[in-house]
Amino acid sequence: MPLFALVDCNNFYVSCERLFDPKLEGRAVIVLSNNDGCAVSRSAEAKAMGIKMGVPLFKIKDLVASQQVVVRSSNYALYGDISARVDAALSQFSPRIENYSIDESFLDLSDLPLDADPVALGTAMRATVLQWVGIPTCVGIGPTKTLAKLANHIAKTNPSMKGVCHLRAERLDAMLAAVNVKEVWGIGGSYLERLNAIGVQTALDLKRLDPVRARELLTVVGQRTVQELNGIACSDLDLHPKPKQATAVTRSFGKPVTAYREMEEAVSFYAARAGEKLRKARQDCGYISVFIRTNVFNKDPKYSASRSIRLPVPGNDSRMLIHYALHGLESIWREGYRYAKAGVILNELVPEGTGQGQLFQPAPSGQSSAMMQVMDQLNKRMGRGTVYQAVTGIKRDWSLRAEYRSPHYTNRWTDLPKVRC
DNA sequence: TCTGGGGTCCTAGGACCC
DNA sequence: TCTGGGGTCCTAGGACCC
Repeated sequence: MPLFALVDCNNFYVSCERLFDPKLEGRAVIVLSNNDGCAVSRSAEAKAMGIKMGVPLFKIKDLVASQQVVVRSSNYALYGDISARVDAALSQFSPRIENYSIDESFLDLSDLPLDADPVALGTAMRATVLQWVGIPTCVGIGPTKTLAKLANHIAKTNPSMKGVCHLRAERLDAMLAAVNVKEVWGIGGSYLERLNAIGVQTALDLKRLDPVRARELLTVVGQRTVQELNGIACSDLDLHPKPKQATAVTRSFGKPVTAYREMEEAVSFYAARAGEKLRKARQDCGYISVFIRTNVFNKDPKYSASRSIRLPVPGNDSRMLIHYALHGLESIWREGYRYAKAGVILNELVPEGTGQGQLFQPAPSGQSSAMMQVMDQLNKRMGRGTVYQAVTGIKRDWSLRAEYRSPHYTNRWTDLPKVRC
């Protein structure tokens, strides 16, 4: 019998911040998205105050001040390190483990002996991660990934379950009847509307929906979800993730950009950063897109445009990426707008050096990659941004805000926590 | 004043082929 | 008035996820 566990870290970013700053324990804490825009992780105390997922900081400013909510900018280097430690701890329990996202992992428990108690196992997982890494988790267990996800949600929202929920067949329908269909993995806002329109309100309603109907309404994706709710596994663990198909570097600006010169800097900077990511993954790209857009929320005049360009030869040299990104930018730039965001997206990624060039095009020169290697190594050793192309700018007025950043506890010597004893 | 970033998968529709 | 059928490939856009 197939059996999956989903281990999900509780308000992960907040828990990471607490790990190195125990004073935050028991207090309302939120972690903000890039650019200090929205609350993307909230402690239980912050949730209890009514702070919603994704709410912009400026809308809760008064609450934050009056209730002394602790605010942190996001620190992804820290969270990535802690995530790796959680996975290392979990790998004790099954050799088949899928690191699904920064704060969630699926484990295959199919080989569990028949007399073993899945709930006891889940409890042991929680205890191990808490003791070894210091991060609280919840564990959901079920015969498909969709049911394991749902079990996790039930464990998180019912304190009486002590953080572990196993959806066994006898109790399945009764438990699904108590869960809103919007909590099911794969049901977002648009699908929810369509389902509500035909009277599907709970996870149980969705389980009982005719799969053909589900397909008409929600494409093959929804049909699979219905089958998974019925215990038919449509998706196995992804143990060997395929190389990425696309990579992107996009940012909102710290303040609006109106000058072409500044936009050139930003786009060059993103293209260079995208090139670094590509070289790290030992990939080339064949297709580059650049986009710019004005603020979608305020009353500024709207403009949004993108341009995609096929590269003559797939590659990952930052100078080449900058060249084509700027070429694209030139063709979409309109004077007179207040731009809020821009980005560079690389598509058609292939292993480095294997891309098919065009006839009569010279092969990329070896010098190019040697130069990029030197740059990457310097930046790795001395810190990101030590050397860069001049076109990516020196002042960078447009760059991100991060006013509440915690120290780089795990990856900067000067920021290591100090212990007195 | 201030509203994230980075991915995947699926489908529709156009271009093109025989 | 009538104007094939079936296939592939590509891209844009919509939907979802964390």
